[in-house]
Amino acid sequence: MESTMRKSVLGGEVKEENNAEDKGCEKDDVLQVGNGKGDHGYDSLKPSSVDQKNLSKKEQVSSSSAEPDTMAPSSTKKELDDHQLELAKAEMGEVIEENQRLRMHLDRILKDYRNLQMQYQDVVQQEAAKKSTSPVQDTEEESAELISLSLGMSSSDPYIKKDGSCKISRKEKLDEKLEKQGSLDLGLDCKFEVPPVEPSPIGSPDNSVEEMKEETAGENFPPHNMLKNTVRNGDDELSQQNPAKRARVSVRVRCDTPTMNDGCQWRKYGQKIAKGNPCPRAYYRCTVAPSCPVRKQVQRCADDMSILITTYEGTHNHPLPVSATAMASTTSAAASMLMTGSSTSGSSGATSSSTLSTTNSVNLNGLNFHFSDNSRSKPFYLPNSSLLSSPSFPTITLDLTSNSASSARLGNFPPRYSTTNLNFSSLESNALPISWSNGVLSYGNPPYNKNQTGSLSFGSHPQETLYQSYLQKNLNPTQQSLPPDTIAAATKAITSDPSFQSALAAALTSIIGSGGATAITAGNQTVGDKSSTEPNYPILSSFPSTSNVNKCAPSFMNKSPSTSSSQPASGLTMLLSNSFPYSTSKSKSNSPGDN
DNA sequence: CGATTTTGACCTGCGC
DNA sequence: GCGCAGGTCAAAATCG
Repeated sequence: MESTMRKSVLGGEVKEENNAEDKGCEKDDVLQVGNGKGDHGYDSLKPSSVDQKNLSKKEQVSSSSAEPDTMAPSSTKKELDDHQLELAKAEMGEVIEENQRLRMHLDRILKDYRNLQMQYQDVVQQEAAKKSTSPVQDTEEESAELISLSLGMSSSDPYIKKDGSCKISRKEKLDEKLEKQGSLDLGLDCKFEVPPVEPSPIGSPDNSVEEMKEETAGENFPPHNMLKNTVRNGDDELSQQNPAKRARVSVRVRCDTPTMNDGCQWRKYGQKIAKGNPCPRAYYRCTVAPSCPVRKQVQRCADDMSILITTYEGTHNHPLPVSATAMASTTSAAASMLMTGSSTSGSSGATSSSTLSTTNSVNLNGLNFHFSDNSRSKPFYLPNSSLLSSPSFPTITLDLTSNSASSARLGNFPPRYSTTNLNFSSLESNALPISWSNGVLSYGNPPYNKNQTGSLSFGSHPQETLYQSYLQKNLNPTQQSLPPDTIAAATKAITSDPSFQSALAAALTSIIGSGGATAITAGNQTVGDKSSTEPNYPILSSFPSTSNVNKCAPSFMNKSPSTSSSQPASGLTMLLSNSFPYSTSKSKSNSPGDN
């Protein structure tokens, strides 16, 4: 009885997984997988029906042996067992073969995808060349290209022209870069392309990436002994003339622990009660390197004490611990997006942040993105926090909370606020639907707004919309609703993109923090081994685990994976698990924070 | 004993 | 110029 139930349940899961897994493959494969061999899964690591059969047989045997032995002599039983064993072995072999076949299919699809991608890029280039005669329109359209999830990559990527046109396949080049470097360029490493309109007395005329990076590290955030003498003046100039360097990334996370474990080492250097929020604001300085200028502020949301708001500022000037790279890259990407948006999406079409005078709003998943003039805007105070109350620092908010109300609240700020909100909220759903479009990684909530040009969103939603953004942009821009087959096919293509994998892994890692213990999902089934005090994260990749108790993850990660069975198994597990060779690392200090 | 946290004082910018 | 608020400093306290 029990075994039967288990069998059917497992079979159901496997079936579902196969369906999702193989939508992009030939139907023959699906039939083969499920044909005649029970419900064994795609992955040989998963409990297969073979095991279940053995289980059932064993139970039958044991139960029969418990009863009066009227069945068969022991020798016959032994033969039966051997026979079953051989059968099981044979089936296992078939499963393995099947697995290999499917992998081959996957490789083939991957290749096809790359070919298609190259063709698409060619078309894009041709169109861009044609449209070069209408600069205004170009600027608007290409700005969308610029606001991208760079995940640590410079937005002033050499492969992107300054006029915004896509020189060559950025994705391809990104892939090449990744392959060469073996990893992302990580860190709170916001390299922005802010064309110098006004000559800067302190910066280099051309704001080259490296120089900007060094500037940001050296001038903007000098070591303490220099702060008093240098920063006061230097900051003012910087903030006025190159606000990009002061971009902040605020992360809202539902978290019960004092601080969010982002993998970095922080030292608290101050605490203050800010107006409008009874919760003290704690100031931390990065201590990974003595001269690291990165700082962060941690404060609880006044309205919802369970929400922790962490604001990062500055650029790490040192190699980051592996466990810290994810958050750093994500915040970097967010900051990059913010700054790129600020510098390219102004209503006037101006490319200089210093010339921005109006706000450009972008709606994503029901949220509004506000790219506004930061240098002249008034200080603002969030209803729930004053943490972002900086008149001169453009701030981007990554909302990882599940509180849709708070998200909406953030998203509905008047445009004058220099805040950009990214909604990572998910929450009512366990799924991590994914869409990847034109540099946009979205776990987004439909309706996917076509206006969005740069986003990193984690939200709740029907999986039907997962790939719309990609498909809209890359496959059929005019088609709003797509056949499941097309979506599934795109799934394969999208998820096999190394850059996507990396970005996704980074983003996901950042969400669960470095404390997200190894949680590998086989399909939707989390098989990560975690203690009872730690939630099982329905994450599709391997992440570092730490023993630091100061870990924190968004609440939506606490959902039981068992409830996510209705979500598609996109096959990301296998793909992603190879993307980030994380190693376990422990944060030396993760600052207890605000008391 | 070194590293980290706490906490009151101080500095700076901004609005009135 | 004054007051307020955000941010930082640095000595004392605490921790491992």
